[in-house]
Amino acid sequence: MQNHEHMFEAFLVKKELKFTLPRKLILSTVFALHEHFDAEQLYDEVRKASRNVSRATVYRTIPLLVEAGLIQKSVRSEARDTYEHIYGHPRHAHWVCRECGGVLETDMQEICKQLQKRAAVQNFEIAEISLEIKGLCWKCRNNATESQ
Amino acid sequence: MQNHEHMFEAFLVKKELKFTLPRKLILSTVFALHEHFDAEQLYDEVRKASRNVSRATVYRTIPLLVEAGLIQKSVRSEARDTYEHIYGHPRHAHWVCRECGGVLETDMQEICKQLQKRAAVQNFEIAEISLEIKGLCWKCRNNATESQ
DNA sequence: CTGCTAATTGAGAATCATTCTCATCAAAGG
DNA sequence: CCTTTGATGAGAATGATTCTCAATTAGCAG
Ligand SMILES: [Mn+2]
Ligand SMILES: [Mn+2]
Ligand SMILES: [Zn+2]
Ligand SMILES: [Zn+2]
Repeated sequence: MQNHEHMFEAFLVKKELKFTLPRKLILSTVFALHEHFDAEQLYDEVRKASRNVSRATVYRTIPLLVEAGLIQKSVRSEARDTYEHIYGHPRHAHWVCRECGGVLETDMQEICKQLQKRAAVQNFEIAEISLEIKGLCWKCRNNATESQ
Repeated sequence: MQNHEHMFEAFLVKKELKFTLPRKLILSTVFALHEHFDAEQLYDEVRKASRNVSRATVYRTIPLLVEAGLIQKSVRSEARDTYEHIYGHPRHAHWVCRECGGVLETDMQEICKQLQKRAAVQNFEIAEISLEIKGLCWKCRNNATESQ
């Protein structure tokens, strides 16, 4: 049993919820994925493992995983909400190109430390940090310059 | 004529779009509001000034204002997208309490400088920065402790 | 193992923010 | 004034997410 399974189970127990088969399947699928995903993609993946899991259960499990601190919302912009697992992954910023939609990730440890300090002062308990920078990537900047 | 009006007009001219009456009204309403707003709230406000502006035009104008760099998406989480005007306002982080929904804003100048440096290295042109921290505010932490 | 109870689930309907359609209107230049 | 073309209003369409409710399952007691 993987560590994230223990964490999710502990979370569910504390909330007096059950660690059911659909929830186990959804959890392991989330941690088998290594990219940003939306509910529909997760649903498709889960269905490959078992056809007996409904879309509703996927949608219902996502907020539980967020509350448990295992995943969080990732880049926004598109219609669908996207997520990424955070357990075992260092926090990172997302640089989103408005032109090509490309997403670059960069380290965010330093900024997190600063925010933790400020959180201590404010007596705020941080659960989730998201830093998103939008603009033009170098590729699209070059294209824009050339075409003038 | 206010400065943000010049900016929007310049933006529209460059894109060969017209600075029409509905667009003027929406723009001035946006800058008369001093809180985060969603499309529906903006629509309601605009309608107080004129009943001849449609919801569709409000929705169509919002992305123009974003592209012009006058507003940007603000705290997410709720169903509706929220926005805030950024022209003339220093960049700030949003601390959102998951319990009470309260939003605290803090300065972000320092972090912005760091990001600008990194942007220069990456040759990325920044248009928009959003930093959102979710967790528990001091009030809700106290409540949680008391009720144990 | 068997029955009991409450939580969970699957399937599909409902919701509702946002986008789209298209007939009408208005800006800008002559 | 015209004319041309983009902009607009009203409401329909879309589509991600949430909700409903009957059927199923987990966890527990006997
Ligand atoms: Mn990421
Ligand atoms: Mn703000
Ligand atoms: Zn790009
Ligand atoms: Zn709070």
